[in-house]
Amino acid sequence: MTKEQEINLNPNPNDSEEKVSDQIQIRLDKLKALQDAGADPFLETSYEVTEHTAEIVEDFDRMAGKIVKVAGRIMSKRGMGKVSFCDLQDRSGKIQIFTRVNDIGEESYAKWQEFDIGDIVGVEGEVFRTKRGEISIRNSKFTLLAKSLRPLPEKFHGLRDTDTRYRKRYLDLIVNPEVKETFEKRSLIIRAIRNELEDRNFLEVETPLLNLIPGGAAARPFITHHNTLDLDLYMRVSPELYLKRLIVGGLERVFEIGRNFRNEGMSVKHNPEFTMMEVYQAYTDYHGMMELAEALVVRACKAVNKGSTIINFQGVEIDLTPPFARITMSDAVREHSGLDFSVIEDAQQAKQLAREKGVEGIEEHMGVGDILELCFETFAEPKLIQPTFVLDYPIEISPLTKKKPGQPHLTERFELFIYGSEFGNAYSELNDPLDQEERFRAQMAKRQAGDDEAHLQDDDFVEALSHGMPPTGGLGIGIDRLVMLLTDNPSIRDVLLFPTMKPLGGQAADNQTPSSSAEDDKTSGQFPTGSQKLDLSKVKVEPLFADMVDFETFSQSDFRVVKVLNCEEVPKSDKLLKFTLNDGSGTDRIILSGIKEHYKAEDLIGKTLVAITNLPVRKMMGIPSQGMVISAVYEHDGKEGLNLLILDDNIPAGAKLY
RNA sequence: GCACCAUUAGCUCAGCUGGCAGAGCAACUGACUCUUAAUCAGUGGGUCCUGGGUUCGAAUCCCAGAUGGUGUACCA
Repeated sequence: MTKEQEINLNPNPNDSEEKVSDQIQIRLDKLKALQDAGADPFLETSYEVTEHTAEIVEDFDRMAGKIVKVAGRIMSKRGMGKVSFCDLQDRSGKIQIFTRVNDIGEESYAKWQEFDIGDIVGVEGEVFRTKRGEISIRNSKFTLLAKSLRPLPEKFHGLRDTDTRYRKRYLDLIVNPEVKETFEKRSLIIRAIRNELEDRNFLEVETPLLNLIPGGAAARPFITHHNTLDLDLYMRVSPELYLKRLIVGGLERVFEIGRNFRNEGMSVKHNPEFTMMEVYQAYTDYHGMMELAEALVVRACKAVNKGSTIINFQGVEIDLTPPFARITMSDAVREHSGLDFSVIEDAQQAKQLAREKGVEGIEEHMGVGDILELCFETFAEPKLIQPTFVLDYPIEISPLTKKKPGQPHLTERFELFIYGSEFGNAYSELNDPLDQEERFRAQMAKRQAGDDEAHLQDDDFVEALSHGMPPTGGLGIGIDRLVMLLTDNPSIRDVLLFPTMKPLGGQAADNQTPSSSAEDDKTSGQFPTGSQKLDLSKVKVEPLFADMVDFETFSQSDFRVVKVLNCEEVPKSDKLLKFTLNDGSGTDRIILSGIKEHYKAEDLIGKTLVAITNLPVRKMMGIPSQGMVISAVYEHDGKEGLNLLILDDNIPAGAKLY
């Protein structure tokens, strides 16, 4: 028993040798003494609490003179010899306990004085006010309900280290009162949203977290496995397609508040699991959803902001009084950058204008819609501090949304932006099954071209739509971000009780099987693009260059045939493959190329490729890349297509291309 | 991957140009019958993240690494 305690209480579990801090040892000794005296606190099973501390403090006039029983944790002690004070903290707050030897006798007083900061006690006594005016309880009887065996963090500064606060949230909750307040508000916010939806006669439903096809959002899923069925399942990335099936089923108004899982990066705004509210309402459209979004945000805000719709977030005043501003995406871009997409004719022109404005991240394969979105993110999004609905998204990035009548490249979709961040996303839901099937096919093409975030085709969903879905508006609101906004917390980790954390030390490796099978599963089926039948009517290529290059200049570009000696994925990179090449010179050439989405590394070993070898060395992920391997790129149905040039193996390494 | 910052007692943190490892809280002993970051006197508590190096001497300077944070990048 004692030995186990010592091991478990070891402050540093990595030390196999026992080394218990003196403070812990002293508390263990006190516990042992109590147990030996037949007063084991851990044998206590209940305590009849009559009042919470805050009720006593707030309603002192009524409580004064009454005998109450409170229970909680000792937070601080102030001994005065034959009298002592301590603060007792319960769920509602704190109250001072006044203990006097005259009231309880020498023996009891000595026991009471043995208690430590952190111990859980029940105290019975009269409510009164001390000479200095502090509302207190005169301790007449007490029970130790649990012994604390470790010292609490410091009483004045609290627990500061953010990492420890997230990992040991219980300590954070004990010593940092504002943390408890944040999570109380989180509960109120969710309750307010639920109440508003119930007032509007919505039905709360639950749909599967384990999906065969993770649909409804462009995101990479987590993979898990069902043993009995021997079946890989995916954690849902969105409940959207299930909720719309329920609209087909005639439920008319449904919502779900629950966790989504996305296997993507983490940031101050992103946690791998996060809480979404999704709502679907038949017989309305995205205009209806704007009104609903306003109502939900306002109700949540008032619930935690003393009824006001004006908040302060990170020192900036934000007015959540409806109606929120409304602007189309292209108007927003024009307003904040001067670029007018309504007069832009093709992707080439869009790219050129965007480049002139200094937009980064432009890729050749992008269409007009992609460029518009990029410009929006660059110029407009950070400026949208006050709540703003941004309307009419490009069709390329909205595969579940109705087209805008008369403007088939746009969709009836909006996102709500506040403080430069996305808070909600809503559509006039696409209910045309034939159109939906086409959109899925376009997404699958994108996926087969290597975009593992593209939507997956869900035939069962299309079948559901083909039974007829009424015109429907759908809205999703990120609960965590809303809580951040309404509680003035800058990080999503501050509004999640237990945010996802990297394990400490080297324990990560122990749990992980080194198998690459998951990796294999993910990439298989995406390759190669060459085996996919392309609809040539949907292929677009870059216009030919008008400017001529003289032969002298051309021949200075050293294109060589190379053999792939080795090819491997660059660790931690989403895109890069690292090639080790024989270029005929006798020295290995290392080239990095961002085509992991299109090819599996091991499939390329031994292939004969073309590389340009006299480009300046460029570091990617810290690895110098000596040139580029050459691919054919084109656009297919708005998505990037890419084929590495693979040559006949009979061509020798180092052969120059003219 | 890169850049910057951090890592010193259970907690919060000082520690300058290299010279005995420090404070407050917490703990322990004692005093104190109305304190409230109680006070007063005393005591104990350290792998200065790890490993190298420079030096007569390193918490401090140099190199490498670990962990965490913040920012940034992943580009035919």
